[in-house]
Amino acid sequence: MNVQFKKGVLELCVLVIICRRDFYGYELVQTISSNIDISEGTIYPLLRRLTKDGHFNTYIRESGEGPPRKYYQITEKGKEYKQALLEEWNQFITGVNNLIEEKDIT
Amino acid sequence: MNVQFKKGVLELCVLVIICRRDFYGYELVQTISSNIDISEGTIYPLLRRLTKDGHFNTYIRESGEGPPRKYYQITEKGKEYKQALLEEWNQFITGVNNLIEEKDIT
DNA sequence: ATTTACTACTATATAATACACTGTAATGAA
DNA sequence: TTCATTACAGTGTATTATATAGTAGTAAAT
Repeated sequence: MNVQFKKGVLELCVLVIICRRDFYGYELVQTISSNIDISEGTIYPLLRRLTKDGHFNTYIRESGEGPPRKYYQITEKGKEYKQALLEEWNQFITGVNNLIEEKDIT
Repeated sequence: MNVQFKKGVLELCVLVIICRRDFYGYELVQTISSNIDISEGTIYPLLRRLTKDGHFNTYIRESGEGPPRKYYQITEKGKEYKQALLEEWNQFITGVNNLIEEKDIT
């Protein structure tokens, strides 16, 4: 898959998903990679950055089947950011589609 | 607009547009920037790279209202590349939409 | 005891776009 | 005639998100 397509969108995906409920990192990786080709080394730094910027809070829970899990919970700031990003994304996709989908007589 | 969204897609847009007919650089910038926020300094290097990789041929024409124009014409290789990129893009968008559009109870 | 699955994390490299330029040609206004 | 403006082509450096390729540690199964 084209590496460049993913730039920026992954952040939006992470925000949207964690906005629905709390996720721990590994779980998030599984969820996203079932739709998009990504690896853990891509998600963890992203979570770290978003947490550092106040978009997530975190807490630890025992798992019973492995090491303790670190859950990410979206903050108000995170929700606002998600909403803004989502709107930008929709506008962007609209623009791209306008360019790409004008009758291509190939 | 989020800078990162554009990564990689601009290349696809340029290929798709020039596949329809020959464009000169400045004209292409006008066309794309009416839908997406970009500047000349972004498009010219892209055209240069795609030409260097054999996806475009170029030729010069006088314009009558400014300096001569450099037209870009897509090659067979460019058409194939465009088609492959387009399919990847559609798959990618499908994956993103699956992640993003699952009922968001906000 | 060893392997396997689960979980968290990080350093370095890659690569596309942004920004801020340089420079030329034609045109119209002063 | 000179100057400003628009049309047009091009480039160097900085930024930044993701890929790659790891490290490391826990719990359960064999």
